[in-house]
Amino acid sequence: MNYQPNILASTLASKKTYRFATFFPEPASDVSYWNKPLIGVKRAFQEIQQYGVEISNYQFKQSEAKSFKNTAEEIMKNPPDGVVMAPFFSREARQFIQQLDENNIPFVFIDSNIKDCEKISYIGQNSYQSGALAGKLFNFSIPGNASILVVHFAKEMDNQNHLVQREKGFYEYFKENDTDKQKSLITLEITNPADKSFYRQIDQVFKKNPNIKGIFVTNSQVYRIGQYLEKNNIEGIRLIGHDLIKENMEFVKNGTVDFLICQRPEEQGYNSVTSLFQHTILKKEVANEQFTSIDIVTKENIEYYKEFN
Amino acid sequence: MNYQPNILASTLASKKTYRFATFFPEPASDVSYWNKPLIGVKRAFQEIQQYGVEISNYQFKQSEAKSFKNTAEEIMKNPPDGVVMAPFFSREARQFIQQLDENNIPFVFIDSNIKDCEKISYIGQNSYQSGALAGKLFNFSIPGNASILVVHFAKEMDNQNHLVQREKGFYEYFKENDTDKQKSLITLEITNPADKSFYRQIDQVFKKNPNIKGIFVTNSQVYRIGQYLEKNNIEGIRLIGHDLIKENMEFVKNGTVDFLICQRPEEQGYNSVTSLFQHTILKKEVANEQFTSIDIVTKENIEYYKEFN
DNA sequence: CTGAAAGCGCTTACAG
DNA sequence: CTGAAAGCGCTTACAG
Repeated sequence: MNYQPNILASTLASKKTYRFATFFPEPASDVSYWNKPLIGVKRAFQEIQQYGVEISNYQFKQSEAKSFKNTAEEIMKNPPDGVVMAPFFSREARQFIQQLDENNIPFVFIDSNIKDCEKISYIGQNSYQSGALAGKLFNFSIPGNASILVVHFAKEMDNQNHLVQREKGFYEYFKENDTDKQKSLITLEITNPADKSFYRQIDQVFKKNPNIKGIFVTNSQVYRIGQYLEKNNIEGIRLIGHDLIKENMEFVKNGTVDFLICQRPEEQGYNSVTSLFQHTILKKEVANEQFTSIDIVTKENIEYYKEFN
Repeated sequence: MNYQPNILASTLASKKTYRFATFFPEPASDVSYWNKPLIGVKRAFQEIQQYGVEISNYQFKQSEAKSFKNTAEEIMKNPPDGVVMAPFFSREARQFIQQLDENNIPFVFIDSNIKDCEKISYIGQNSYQSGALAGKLFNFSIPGNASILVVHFAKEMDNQNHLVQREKGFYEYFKENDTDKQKSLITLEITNPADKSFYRQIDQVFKKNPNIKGIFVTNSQVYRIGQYLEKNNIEGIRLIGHDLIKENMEFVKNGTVDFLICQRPEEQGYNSVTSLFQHTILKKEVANEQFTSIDIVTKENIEYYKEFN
């Protein structure tokens, strides 16, 4: 018939309790990117805790596949009723997934995806498109025959696969939209960003290529280039990077960074938990892929992208 | 003490039922802007109906203050427990608010704001900033000494006050960032957009100002200019407008419209209802102003701004 | 005005 | 295996 169970009465009667585990990279500091998904997780928790949901937050080191593996084992010592994870290390993630499957524990992915497995949902950005968007913004805002420097901070704290996809989308954009190859793209790999000796590397690139009118940083460390430009009093360069972390925000506000391409990490965290809740407690269907929007943040609209906290 | 009432048990026991009223402009068609807030309202309803919430949707004609007044009276014949309204006609809205106050009925504003009254919350965009953002996008993407045509569809279906604020922000941006007044701004008022005779008006403006490199449409009717440009095979003009309605989306996808500045109307609808719910049923505090983000939508990221439906 | 009892729509442990 | 009873944490109508 048309029977709709009363979920309130149901959870009240069955004093059942659920425990979800989140499994994210450890933030480097308290202004780092990976604090943001946790803000969304907390918000979701506040809304659903009355349904008897608890949440345990686990972390791994972004530079150590082994720490992913170790913490995964720790999680399985006290198996939760659902897992939200950022599957950075695909081999270790697959091992973990196998254990979850064996224990019938549902899981959702956040930030990165693993395609061929029985996840409840993937929540994150389309990195390829975000790279293409960066290409578009440069193409619109610098002269036809200018050069663009693509800076790739290699030892950074992001998932490498994302960066590859972003660069791919970026280069592909120019292949398709700059068919007579007026613009030239110069790539620079910086392996040790914390050490400011990379300033000299950039100096040299500028000397060789005086026509550089734009710099694209493929991850959230665009503030390091902002520091470089300000220190050397270089103006008239379009600077585009990623992610609304605190260090980047001041450079957007003072105009050194022109565009920041962002992905709503708080919303990703929030949606990852509520998706697990929908599936596990409410027994409702959850979309298998939930792409978050690719936001263009500037000096003029940055005020309205500070998400809930 | 630290007593936290169990809201589930509470709503289960008190078979109390709540009725909220929404009071929005009547959409001109089923692809118009004002359908979108209702999508968010429906989504919110699905989540909170188990708490005994019902929602009645009322509408007024955007061109008739009288229809606002009449429907407001109808609403008060069967007073709801909360109201979400778009206070387009400030005089009539104030009269309605007075009645709500007398009956102790809480209300939230969506889309437009009235400042000096006891609303639970205002949910909407900062229109001034969205105008400034349009200015920035032109300033970045057209040559220094070009002209920009500002098209103002006067008899359009939006709240006039928004348009005024947007234009203000737009002009102010150039006042501040184009201090040597290289760029010239030309304003064109079009009073009867449905009649394509306005094409000749634009023809004339183009003849007089051959250096026009950008067109800014202050509302969602940018597709009409897109139609004009395509019909006349005019290329190389930056075209920027507002709102992710169906007619505009195809022009973004084919590149005729370069940027669409948007305001997440579904999210506004959703948040307006959940804010009323928070206040009325959960007795929680609600932020007095909830500005939604000012999104920049392009061919490259439009795919990820289709909100839930 | 106060306080004990009934009941909201379910689940679950238990008697048969 | 089946079905009636107790109870989840509250609210409300009602007896005193």
